[in-house]
Amino acid sequence: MEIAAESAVTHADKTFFRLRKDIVEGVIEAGSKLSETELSTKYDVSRAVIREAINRLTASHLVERRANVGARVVSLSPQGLVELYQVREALEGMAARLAAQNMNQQEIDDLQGLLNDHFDEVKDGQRYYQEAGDVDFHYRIVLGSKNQHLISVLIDGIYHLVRMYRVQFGMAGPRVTTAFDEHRHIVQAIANRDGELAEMLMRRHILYSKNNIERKLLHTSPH
Amino acid sequence: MEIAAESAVTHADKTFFRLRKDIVEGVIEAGSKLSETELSTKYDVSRAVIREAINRLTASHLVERRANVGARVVSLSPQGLVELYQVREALEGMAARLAAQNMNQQEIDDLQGLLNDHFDEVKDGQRYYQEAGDVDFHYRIVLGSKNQHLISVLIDGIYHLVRMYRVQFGMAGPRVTTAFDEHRHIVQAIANRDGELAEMLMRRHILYSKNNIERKLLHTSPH
DNA sequence: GTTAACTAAACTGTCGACAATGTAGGCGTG
DNA sequence: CACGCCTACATTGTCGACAGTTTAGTTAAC
Repeated sequence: MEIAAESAVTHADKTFFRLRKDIVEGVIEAGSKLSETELSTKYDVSRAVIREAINRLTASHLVERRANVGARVVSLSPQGLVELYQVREALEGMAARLAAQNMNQQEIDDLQGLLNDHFDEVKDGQRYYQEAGDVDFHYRIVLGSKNQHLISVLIDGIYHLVRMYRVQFGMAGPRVTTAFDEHRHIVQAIANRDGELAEMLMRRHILYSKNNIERKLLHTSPH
Repeated sequence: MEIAAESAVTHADKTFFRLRKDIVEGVIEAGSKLSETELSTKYDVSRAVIREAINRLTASHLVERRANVGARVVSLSPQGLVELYQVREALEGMAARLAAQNMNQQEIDDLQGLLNDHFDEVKDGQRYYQEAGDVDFHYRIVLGSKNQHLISVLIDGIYHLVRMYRVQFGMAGPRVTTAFDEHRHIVQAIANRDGELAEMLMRRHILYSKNNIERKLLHTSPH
């Protein structure tokens, strides 16, 4: 699932990844306080390591920190989700535009291949698609932009928050076949080297996805 | 110049701001190594404080770090500048769109007022405009988006890098009156609550600005 | 009973020392 | 002379202890 297996060489790295996982998956509750001493005993490392991990989480917008008070896991809210998707729309739209310029033929072919695999899955009625497949698709386009800023802001930052919303608000649902068609059109535009269209389609795709999630939010109790 | 004077309560805060200033303004050379021990004696704080400051700079993309090796100030390159402006275009375009939705009448009036002040300056032929005025204009629109992610990514991150490029490649130059007209049109679109147009105009504005800077880069030796 | 000042506990911020890792220079070998 | 190994040094990573700040609880005054 991870494109390039993130290699954790230092203790702070490992602790950062563990903490992030626990936060994204809700093992550590959204909005809860992160006590440095408590975590340091729990993960069996010194407070300095915990502090560094927390600082990195703060940079990813998964944690908020106040001087002399402490760090809390961010709280999730419909408002926050909307804002997140607005940023996603802007950045991934640009990523699609740049991908149409900068992906080489091999990468485009691979993307087509990925799509075909998805098609088989959708045909077989597998639910599996949504999570891993969707993530993979978006990753490739972002990486295809070849824009280092775009890549790091999305992959190191925003995507983890998106996944946190998905997991904790329990989105798995449908929109599978619809989303598949949207993906197909985006790849088509990229293959045609039409950046303008690719951006437009990607923005629509994310907008629809947002609306879909929002709709669910109103039907399930946001808790 | 700073919208809200950033209040540094802790030593790490102050050191972070001092370091950031020195990096952006080139006092610490782009691409140079940041030695923890050296900085800790120079700024007269412990290494722990320096480490925290460096970590935050890493989050702002002003510094790059490799485990067990150390941190370096980022290197500036035409390529990097282009990528930066692509991200800016996407994010500030979205900011303008949202500002048209979310700014209240008072904020729009103030923005108009700011523009009038600029007009007087431009009329008097002041060069002053470009730096402070331009920054102020863009800040207000970003803040007007009321989108917390957008605000922090741009203001805490990207803008400092932009300024670093401006300072170190020595951009001061013209484009004053032209840019002024572009600003005027953007405000007009926001006042009309036309988010679509505001986004388009902002994107053009930034694109022109990028082209202008790129043109200069080819004429001055980038060193 | 309510408010305010004080006190103590718990937590974060900072420090100096030690451990682990990377780096450069010298040495020997082919 | 070139290459690789080994040693000594410099730098980053990690730790435990202390200092400073916030917070909650208690007491006293009105």
